[in-house]
Amino acid sequence: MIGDTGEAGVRRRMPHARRREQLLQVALAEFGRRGYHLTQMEHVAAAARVSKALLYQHFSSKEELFAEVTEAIVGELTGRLNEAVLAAHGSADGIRAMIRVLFDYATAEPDAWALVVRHLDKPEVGLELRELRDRLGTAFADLLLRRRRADPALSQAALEVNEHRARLLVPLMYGSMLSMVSWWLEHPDTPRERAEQMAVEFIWLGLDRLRAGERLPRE
Amino acid sequence: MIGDTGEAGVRRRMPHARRREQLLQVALAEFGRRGYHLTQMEHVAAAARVSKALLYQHFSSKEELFAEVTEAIVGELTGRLNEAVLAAHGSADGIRAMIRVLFDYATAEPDAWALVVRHLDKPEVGLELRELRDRLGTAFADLLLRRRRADPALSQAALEVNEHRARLLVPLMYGSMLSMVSWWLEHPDTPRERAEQMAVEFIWLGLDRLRAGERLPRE
DNA sequence: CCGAAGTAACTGACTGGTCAGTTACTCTAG
DNA sequence: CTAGAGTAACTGACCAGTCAGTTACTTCGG
Repeated sequence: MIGDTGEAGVRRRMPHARRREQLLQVALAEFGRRGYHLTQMEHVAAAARVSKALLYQHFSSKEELFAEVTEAIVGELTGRLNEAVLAAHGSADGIRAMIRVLFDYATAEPDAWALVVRHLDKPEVGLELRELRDRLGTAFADLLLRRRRADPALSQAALEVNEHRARLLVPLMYGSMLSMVSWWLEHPDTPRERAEQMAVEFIWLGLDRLRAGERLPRE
Repeated sequence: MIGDTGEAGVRRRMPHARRREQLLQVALAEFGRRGYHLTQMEHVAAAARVSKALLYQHFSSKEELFAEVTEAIVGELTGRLNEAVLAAHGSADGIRAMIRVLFDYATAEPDAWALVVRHLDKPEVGLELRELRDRLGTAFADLLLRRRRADPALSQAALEVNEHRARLLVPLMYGSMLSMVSWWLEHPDTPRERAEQMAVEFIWLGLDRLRAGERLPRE
């Protein structure tokens, strides 16, 4: 009870760095819930139990605040994905690992996830969140190609054809994963295990068969 | 100089209905390019070479205008998709048809397409564009299940298991299709034929193998 | 055919509210 | 007692929505 805590034991005065962290956290939640345009600096300040002016002592503009928030998310998520892919043994393994990372993240950080899917395709907010999409795309492509690049039996030309095909596969994998996670969040009655498994199988099978050169049969 | 044409022979005064159509068209373009929040009524009016006040004689609010625009898009697109699916013979055929519709639409109506992908996951604008996603989902599920529903050899129980699996497949198909179209729009050097074909094969193969009960092999 | 009366399309200039960003100040921990 | 954490109150720009009036077109009595 002694010291700088207000009622309910909430710390009122904080050192600069700690306050900054708290503000970022609160801003993430607000942006995630309402989206960029409907979130006012006032909202962020109020949610942090702080005045708007103080917020401006930490971040020079709304855009900067948003950029900082998204940067943290992008860094975190791509980091986890890369890690997962690197630890994986085969490509089925890699796919499962990536999907698991996405489900984990969406579950643990729903606001961050909402922010990501909401703003992924909007050029409007200065700092590009589309970057995330591209970085994810790169991670996917790497995963697809790692084994083949290491294969000495493949000629340079064959490898290039493969790269091109792989690049076309990226948006397909990418889109279906994100879409599945979003769908599952809105259908919590479906066991996560099933949703995850379905995604892994769908993507892996489509992928593997294509890699094997299988083609569409005429019906 | 005489009559109701301005310079360059552009008709200035129009009958109510025609003006309304023009305004909707212009609004679609503006919303598609800038997104809802960054589009001002002023912009729409200016693009139509008309005063803001006139715009308000046709649409009572910004939200209403937006709702009317999206409704038209949703109607058009779902109509085309249903038509395509109904005309298809098998499910591979149906998938190809749907993908073709999406590519056609995105090519022919880039602004409408931009509007759709941009606002698909935003609860913020009163009238739900998410409805489109759901309607599309329904169309997909129907496509997947049509044949099986008609199969008298399947028991009711087996059918229900299938329905459940099919519902899980919808977001996967849906997400990969939309994602592929968006990707292709940003990579115009890739021949549309290739992008389309890749999507068809990826989706159909994943689908077909799952239907056949194939499982993930251990690597 | 003509012109005045009527009407629908249209506009410029305004208002009220909102919100990013600022200023000038107070308070307290160390 | 002071630096820096904090705030209340303010400003200026912007923008959805309105209103009082103007202009182009139609109609109809003569």
